Amino acid sequence: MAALPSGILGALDPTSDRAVFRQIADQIREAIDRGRFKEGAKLPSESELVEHFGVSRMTVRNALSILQSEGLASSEHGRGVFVRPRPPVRRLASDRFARRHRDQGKSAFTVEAEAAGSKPEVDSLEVREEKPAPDISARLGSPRKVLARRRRYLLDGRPVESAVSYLPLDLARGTQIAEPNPGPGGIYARLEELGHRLDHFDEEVRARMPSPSEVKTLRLSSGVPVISLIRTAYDTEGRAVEVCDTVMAADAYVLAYQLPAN
Amino acid sequence: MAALPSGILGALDPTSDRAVFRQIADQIREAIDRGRFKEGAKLPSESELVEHFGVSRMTVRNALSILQSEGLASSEHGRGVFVRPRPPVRRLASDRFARRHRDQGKSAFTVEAEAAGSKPEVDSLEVREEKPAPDISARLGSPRKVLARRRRYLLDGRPVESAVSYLPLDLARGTQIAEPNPGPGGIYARLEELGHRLDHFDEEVRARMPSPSEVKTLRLSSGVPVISLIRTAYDTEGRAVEVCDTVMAADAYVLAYQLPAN
DNA sequence: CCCTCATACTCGTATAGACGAGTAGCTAAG
DNA sequence: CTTAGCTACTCGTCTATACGAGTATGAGGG
Repeated sequence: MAALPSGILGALDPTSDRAVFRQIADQIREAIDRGRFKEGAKLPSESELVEHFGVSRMTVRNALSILQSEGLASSEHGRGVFVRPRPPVRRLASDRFARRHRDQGKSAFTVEAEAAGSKPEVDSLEVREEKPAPDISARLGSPRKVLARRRRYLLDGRPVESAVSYLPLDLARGTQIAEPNPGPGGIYARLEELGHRLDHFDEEVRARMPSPSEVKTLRLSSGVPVISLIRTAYDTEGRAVEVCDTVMAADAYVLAYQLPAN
Repeated sequence: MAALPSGILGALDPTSDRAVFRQIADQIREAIDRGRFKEGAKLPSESELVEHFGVSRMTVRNALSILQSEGLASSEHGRGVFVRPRPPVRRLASDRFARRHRDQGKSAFTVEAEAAGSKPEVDSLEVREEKPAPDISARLGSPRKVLARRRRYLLDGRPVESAVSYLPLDLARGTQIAEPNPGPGGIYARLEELGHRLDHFDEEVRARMPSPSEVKTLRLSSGVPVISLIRTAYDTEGRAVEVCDTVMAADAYVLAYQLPAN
């Protein structure tokens, strides 16, 4: 039936005390690293691997699941298991919110994506008032209620980031910030028009595995972590005027920061 | 035999088209989220779950492996499966390399860890000359050879970070930088004594799943990503004088940056 | 009292089989 | 030519069983 998976994969070492499914995973991983299986290429099917290594199917599946959890491969029902392609990466520079970068009409995300030749989309925009979670509340100086602006960002149809901005309600209510479209320059431009000249941002960066709901909204394949970025914006009077909680598909981002040495 | 796993877990929905092992994972995940199983607590054993849900062991193992890949649980051979405890987190501030923080005798890592009440260790220190990898080489202005300083950092016996510093060989050879102990203030202090006054650092932050070797050296449990941080140090003449490639256990770190708004 | 060892539990690895469901390509009917 | 359906392949889910290996506990011997 199944043809041999070519001479790329060797044999098992029965004297080794390394588990068989690990040895199989090792061999495939090495073949991927060496470029014997290229990005996006189809790996040998389970039944081919069963035949090649002379093991049961569960053992092969066990091996493949290792590679998937490492982010090296992903399976597609009915099609096969493929070497996971590395998507184009979006680079976030630390000056991306600098005043000078505030474009007239478009958002920073849109401008940047078009410059990189990608088609940007913003999605599931929702603006509402709500009671803030404790950690958000603490950062904003414990307001009773906040304005929450939720959205999802896509590049060429692929969701890459979802974000929620929280602003103290007394500051945002009734302004254009509470509208779905905050206008040219985004909410930071509106905040400055309202007299809150921005002074600096604090950013906290974490990485972790996604929750099931994050897997869904970012359409993450297994073995892809998320970067969680929480940014707090302060005005020149030292007041926290916005907290933005962002979750990014880690395989789509590099964060770049520049730090002074003094 | 196995006692019932208490009333924390409910029953399966046979009408649902959600796979049984996913339903089991959902129930356990929800119980963890609601605090019914606390941090570090032992989950019901596989055989208890088999009995409770009336499914085969592989189905239960499949469910548990989901939770492990999400970083929610980790198994210990012969003991059980436990809710993964959140370790204390090390916060890296963006001014951690500022001149004013350079301590006399100790490294930044040591000072900070002791302040936080942890026992710091530095490990597997290795200093050697080598040919740089292409990406490192490019950042340093393509030197033929570099000095590489490798080390691993531990907190209270747990490895949390491994790092390699690369410096152009013409700059480091014969200086104290090439010694295992670079002296008070670390290599940045030595660089400045050599006339390379530091101007700024560039940092690139990525997150991904660890390679098998990283799992080993950082003793990572499954479902824990790594943060990869590549820092380039520039002197006031614009020359890149050091590249530091760091891999951190993501569950042990928060990176904090402060950005100006102008 | 301490140590050893048996034992019963835990998870780890592996087999063999079955059926379901998604995909792709070919074939035969329209 | 187009389309509907068959078929063969893919991975997904689940059962039942077996043995191995690490851990904890308690009983028994020293």
